[in-house]
Amino acid sequence: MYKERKVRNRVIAAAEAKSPPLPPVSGSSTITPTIRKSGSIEEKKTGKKFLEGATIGILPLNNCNARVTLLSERITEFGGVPLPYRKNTMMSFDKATHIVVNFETPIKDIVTFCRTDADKAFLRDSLPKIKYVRCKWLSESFTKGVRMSEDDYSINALLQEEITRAEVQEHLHKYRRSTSFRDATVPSNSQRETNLAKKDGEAKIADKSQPPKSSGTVSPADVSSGWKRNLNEDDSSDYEDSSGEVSDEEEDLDSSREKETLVRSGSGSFTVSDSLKEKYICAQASSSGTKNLNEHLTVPLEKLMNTHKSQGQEFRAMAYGKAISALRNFPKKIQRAEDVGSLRNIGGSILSKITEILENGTCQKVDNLCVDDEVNKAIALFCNIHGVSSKTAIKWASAKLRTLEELSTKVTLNRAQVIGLKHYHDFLDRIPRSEVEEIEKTVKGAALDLQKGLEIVTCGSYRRGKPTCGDVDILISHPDGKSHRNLFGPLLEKLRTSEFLTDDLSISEESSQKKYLGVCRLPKEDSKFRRLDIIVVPYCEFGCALLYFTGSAYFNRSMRAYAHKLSMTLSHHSLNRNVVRMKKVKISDGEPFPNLTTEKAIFECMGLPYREPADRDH
DNA sequence: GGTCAGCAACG
DNA sequence: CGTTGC
DNA sequence: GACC
Ligand SMILES: O=c1ccn([C@H]2C[C@H](O)[C@@H](COP(=O)(O)OP(=O)(O)OP(=O)(O)O)O2)c(=O)[nH]1
Ligand SMILES: [Mg+2]
Repeated sequence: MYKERKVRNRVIAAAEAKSPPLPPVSGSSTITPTIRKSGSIEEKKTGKKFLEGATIGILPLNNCNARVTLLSERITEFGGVPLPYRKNTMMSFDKATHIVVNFETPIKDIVTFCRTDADKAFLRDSLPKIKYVRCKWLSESFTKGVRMSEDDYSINALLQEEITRAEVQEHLHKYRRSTSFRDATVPSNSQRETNLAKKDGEAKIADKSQPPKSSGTVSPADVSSGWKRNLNEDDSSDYEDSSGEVSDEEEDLDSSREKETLVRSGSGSFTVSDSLKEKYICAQASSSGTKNLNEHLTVPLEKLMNTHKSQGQEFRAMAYGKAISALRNFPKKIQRAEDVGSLRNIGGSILSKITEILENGTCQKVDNLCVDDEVNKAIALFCNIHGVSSKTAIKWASAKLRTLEELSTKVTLNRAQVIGLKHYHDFLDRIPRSEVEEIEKTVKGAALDLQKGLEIVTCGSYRRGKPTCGDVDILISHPDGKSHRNLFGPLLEKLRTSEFLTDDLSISEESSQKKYLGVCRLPKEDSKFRRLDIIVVPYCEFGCALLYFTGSAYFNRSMRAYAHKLSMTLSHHSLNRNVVRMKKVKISDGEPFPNLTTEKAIFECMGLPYREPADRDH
């Protein structure tokens, strides 16, 4: 019953023109059909109303006022209705049948011009209805005195293409190696306490501290003001051939603002540049719900990752893991290596593998390194046993062990390994959500029997909304701050008596948080043995425990690394500030932030935008 | 050339 | 302490 | 293996 208001923070950053200013493919001068200009003058004079029925919006981009006025007059002259651009919104073209665009304006600039969500939506949705044409269509028509075919000047298709590209760019922008520079402020402990003093509900604090931070994206207001000026001042290009390189000024504007890095301010709170923050995936939402469009890449790379992991190459495997996550979240199927751009966590080595996969369908490294010779096969096989990892797997394989059957007789297994071996196949199986819910119900029932008012949340991949789960992770606490105390032992006892729990893997009772890691089975015919993880925590640690137990593991590690950067530590117990470290070693633990009973409070303390569980699936 | 999360159980 | 797991 |  923890309530966390849903604030979906999908602010869309103005697609920043980081890509090379691609030459206007549709260079009007090259493509325009060459039509003899004979006899244009008298036809024009006849005043044929060949634009009858056309309502024509004029995009001010690269068109000075004088030019817009001139065009408007001529449109009227030939029976059309000119539509001026008003209130800085594309909505002023709502009724348009046509929109004309200056001949040299790159398609990219048109898309970038539509920077607000409303304008983007308008542009996207209007493509089937409105004909976007180069203004050459008008001038040709004027000179010829007849209405030229729009098709020859249409840029709808190019716009559609560019919109898709911009969406990808926008995504890239968020995940790029280095990005933008604005600041977010991190509240100090003292500030927070003041907040707490004034509060009378958790939600309020969360709302309160929103204003100073830029919620992880470029402030659209900032950018647009720069553009309006750009727009008004731009008188340069007027007639059909001055090939002025416009645009690209925004970039300079932005980089001149770079200065703000890490600034410490008084009264304990300090600011952190967004560019730093954006390097941590915990500051970014994972693309929840959307499908992995890059399985053709992630599947072979996963294989490579697993090989490295089973060979004990922990950090190399982690590097692959991050790269895979980046590819999973990429909004577009990658067909060519260039599509990857400078996606964070994909460096030269992995990129070369991607290239190879795209070209050959496979990667030599995958084939070579993952040669399924019998030793490697055995290592991989052993690593899938709960309680066995690279060290043990390699040791056994080197001792010429090859099969699961040999293990029980030829090596000494510890408790967890015995159980892991016993349930080898069941544990490899993933659990459907419906079954997770049945298990949750069983544990919940037993717990509430022992103590009412408990707060019980199923976390892990289940809480992140995954369709299947590797295990069941249940978090239990009590809002009164003390009634969780005598629960752990009795709960396990109860669940054992009902024969729901079948094996224990490890039990930790020594700290404030109690943890059970074991095996359970629903009382049904053919039901499988499932791994079950239960933690019972004091309510003062509820927020940190919930955050931790919801994961994902990568998300946690990123958030903890970010905390580290802020001279904090984040664990399943607490978020501490003013941690002193020398080199790697912690000299002082610092002090914990008090009352972190919600996840939101933790994000807030760290100056991070709140992320829904589903958006933490990195 | 250093860092890559932070903690806890098991043996 | 080394290994494994969450 | 990526990034600082
Ligand atoms: O190395 C780890 C492993 C797990 N966790 C946290 C995050 C994770 O979400 C939660 C539960 O762990 P589990 O292994 O069950 O991961 P999961 O996210 O639930 O995935 P799965 O579907 O495999 O259970 O514990 C970590 O912080 N670090
Ligand atoms: Mg889990």
